[in-house]
Amino acid sequence: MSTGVNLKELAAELKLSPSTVSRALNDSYEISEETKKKVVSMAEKLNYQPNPFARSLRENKSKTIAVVMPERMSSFFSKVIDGIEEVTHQHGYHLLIYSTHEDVEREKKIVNLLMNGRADAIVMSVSSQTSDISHLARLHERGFPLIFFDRICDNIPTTKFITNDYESSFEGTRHLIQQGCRKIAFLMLSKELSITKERYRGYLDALKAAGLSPTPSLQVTCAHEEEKNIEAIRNLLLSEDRPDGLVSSVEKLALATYHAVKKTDIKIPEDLKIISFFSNLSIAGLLTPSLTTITQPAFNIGEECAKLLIKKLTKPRQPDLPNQTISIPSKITIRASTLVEY
Amino acid sequence: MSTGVNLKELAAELKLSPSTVSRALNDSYEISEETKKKVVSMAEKLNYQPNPFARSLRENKSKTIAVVMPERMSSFFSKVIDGIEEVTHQHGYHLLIYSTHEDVEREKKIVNLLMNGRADAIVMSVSSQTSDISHLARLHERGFPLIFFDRICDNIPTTKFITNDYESSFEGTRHLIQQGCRKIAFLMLSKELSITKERYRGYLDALKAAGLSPTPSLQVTCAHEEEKNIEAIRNLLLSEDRPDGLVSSVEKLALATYHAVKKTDIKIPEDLKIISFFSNLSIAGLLTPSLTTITQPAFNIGEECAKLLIKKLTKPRQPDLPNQTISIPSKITIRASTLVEY
DNA sequence: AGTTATTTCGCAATCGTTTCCGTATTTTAA
DNA sequence: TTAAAATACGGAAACGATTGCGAAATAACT
Repeated sequence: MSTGVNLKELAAELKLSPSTVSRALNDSYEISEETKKKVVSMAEKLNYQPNPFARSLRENKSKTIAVVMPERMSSFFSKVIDGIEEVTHQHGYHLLIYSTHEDVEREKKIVNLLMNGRADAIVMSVSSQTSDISHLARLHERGFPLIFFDRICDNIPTTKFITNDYESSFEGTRHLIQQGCRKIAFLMLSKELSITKERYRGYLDALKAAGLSPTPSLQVTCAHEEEKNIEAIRNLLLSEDRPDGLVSSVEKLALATYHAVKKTDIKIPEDLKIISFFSNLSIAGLLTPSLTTITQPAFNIGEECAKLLIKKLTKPRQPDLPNQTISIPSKITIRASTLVEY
Repeated sequence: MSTGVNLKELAAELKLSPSTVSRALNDSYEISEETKKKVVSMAEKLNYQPNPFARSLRENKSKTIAVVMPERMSSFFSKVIDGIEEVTHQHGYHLLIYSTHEDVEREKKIVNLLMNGRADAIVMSVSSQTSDISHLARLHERGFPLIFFDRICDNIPTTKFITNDYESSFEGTRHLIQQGCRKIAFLMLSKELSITKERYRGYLDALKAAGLSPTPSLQVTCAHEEEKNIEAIRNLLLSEDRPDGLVSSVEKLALATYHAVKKTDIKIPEDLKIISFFSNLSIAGLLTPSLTTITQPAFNIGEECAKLLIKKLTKPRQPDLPNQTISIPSKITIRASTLVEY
C-alpha cells in the first residue's frame, strides 16, 4: 500500500548498485559528483522516499522523541510541546505524544512500551500519582536518554528543566502579604509532586519571613475532578477561618477558584486576593478581575529540553545527560486580582 | 544502548529456533501449548521486547497514526486528540502529532514526510492557508488512509468528521436575532476554510430568514496574530455601523472580541450580544459576562475518527474509507452574553 | 614501464522480525 | 499394515536500508 519506489528499484533504473545509490544520496566521498547528480535527480523524479523502518532498524535510531505528560488540556503543556516541536522539527525529528491523564498505571504502561526503542529519547513530566518511580529508574539505568521538565524526579540522575518554583512562590506569597493579606491559602495537587513541594516551601518560607504562621486548614490538596475541586475550594472560602489571600500552585486550580468564588458573594480582590502559576496569558487578562500570574516560561522550557536532546542524539559521542537541574525563571505579572485599589 | 534481548538470543536460551519462538509468541496454531508456555515465561523472564522497526519493516505497518492540526493551543484540538488517543491507546497504536501553525508550507512538508510510511494513517485538519490541496490529493490517490475532521477538504473523496456547522451557525444567529439583534457581525478565519464557508452560510441564511440584509463591513476576516485581531475587532465595534450582535466562528476570535470590548466602553450584552463556537466550557462560564457557546463535540469527533481508522487498519481486508461526511451535532448553551436581561 | 595510490563502484553481510517451505514425527484412516 | 493427514518445528528468504571489504579502472609516482 502506498509505498513508492525503493532503493533497489531506483538503482535498477540508474543501472547502478543499491550501495552506490545509497552512498550517493548520503553524499559519501566515495561517489563522483557526476553520479551523485544523476542519482539525486532520478531520486527526485521518482519521488524516492527512504523507508524509515529499514533505516531505523539498521542504524538503531528512530529520529523520534517521545513526550509524556499528565494532561493535554493545559496551556502550559501545550506551550512546552510547541517549544519542543519548534526545535525538533528543524532537525527532522518526529514527536510521539502521550498523555497519562494523571494516572500512574497508564504512565508505567507507556514508559514500558517506550523501552523497545520506538523513540530515541523521552521528555517527561510525571503524573501527580507517581510516587513509585521504578519504571523511570529502570529506563534510565538502561542508558535510555530521559529528561524531565516541570514535574521532575529528583532521584533520577539526569537533566531536569524547571522554573524557579521556590523563588516564584516565595515572591508571589510575599506580594500577597505586601498587599495586606494575613491568612493566605495554598492550593496544590498531590504533595508527591516536585512542583508542589517547592512551591509549597516557598509559600511557607514567605509566611515565616513575614512572621505569619501557616494554618493547616488553609492548605488544600486538590484532585483531578474539577467539580470536586470547586466544591472543596468553596468550602474553604466559606469556612470559619476563611482566607484573605490565595496562592494557586497550578493553573487549573486558579480557574476552579474563580468558579468557586462565583458561587459565593466574595469579592476579588477586596475580600480575597489571588495569585497563581498560570500560562494562558490571554485568559488571565480576561478573567474578572484579571488574574495576577506567575508565568512559567513554557515555550522556552520546551525549547531547552529539545536542544539538549538534539545535541545528545545527533553529535557522535556525547556523554550522558548530566545530572543537573536547570531553572528558567518565571515572571510575575501583577493584575487586578491582587491590587488593593480595585 | 538500551536494547535488551532479541528473538535470536531468546531462542538460543530456549534451545529453539527463532521461527518457533516467533510463532509461539504470536500464538500460532503450529506450536504446542507446552512450548508456548515455556517461550512466554522465558520471554517475560528476560523481558523480551520485540523490535518495532524490524516488525514494521516486515509487516509494512507501523502501529502509528499521525495527527496533523493547525495549532496546539486550542481546547478544541486538544480535546479531539484526547478522543483519538483514548481509542488508539486501547489498540496499542501510537500517535505522532504535528502542528502546522496555520502554515501551508509546513503542512506540505509534514504531509510529504509522512508519505514514506512512518504512519499507517493521517487524521488531519487543514491550515487556514490551505487552498492548494495537491499534497493531500496525492496522498489519498496513493491509497494512503487519510481522514479529515473539522477543517476538511471537500474535494478529496474520503471520510470527514465535522459538526453541523451550517445548522449551528444558523441557530446561533437566529438566537441573536430573537434576542433583538439587527446588525450582526460575523468573525472568521480564512474564507478558504470549510468551517468558515459553512458557518458563514448558516449566518447569512439566518439573516435572510429574518429579513435582514447582510452588511459587508460587519463581516471580518481575521488573521493569526492575536494583537492584530483585537485591533481589527475594536475598529469594527467602534465603527459607524457598529454591530449589536456578533457571531464568532472560532474560539480564539471570541476571546479576541472580549479583549477588544475591554478596550471600549461597550457593554455585553446590552450593547453587543456575543455567541461563539467554543470548546473550553470551563472558561466560557468564567468570562464576564459568561459566553453563550456553540459547543462542538470535540472529544467525540476524535473518538469517531479513531474508531473508523482502527477498524480500517486492523480488520483484514477493509474497503477504502468511504467518501462521506459525518456530522456530529454541536450543542448551544445560552449564557449571559446573549441574554436580554442581564 | 612498472609499481603504488587514488578514485569509483559492486558484493554481501547486517539490523530483528515474520513467514513460506520443507521435514521428521506422530496420529488417523483405509 | 500401509497410505494419508495432522502436528510441531527448523532453515532460509524477505522486508529496505547502510556499510565493511574487495576490486577494477584510472592517475601518479619512481
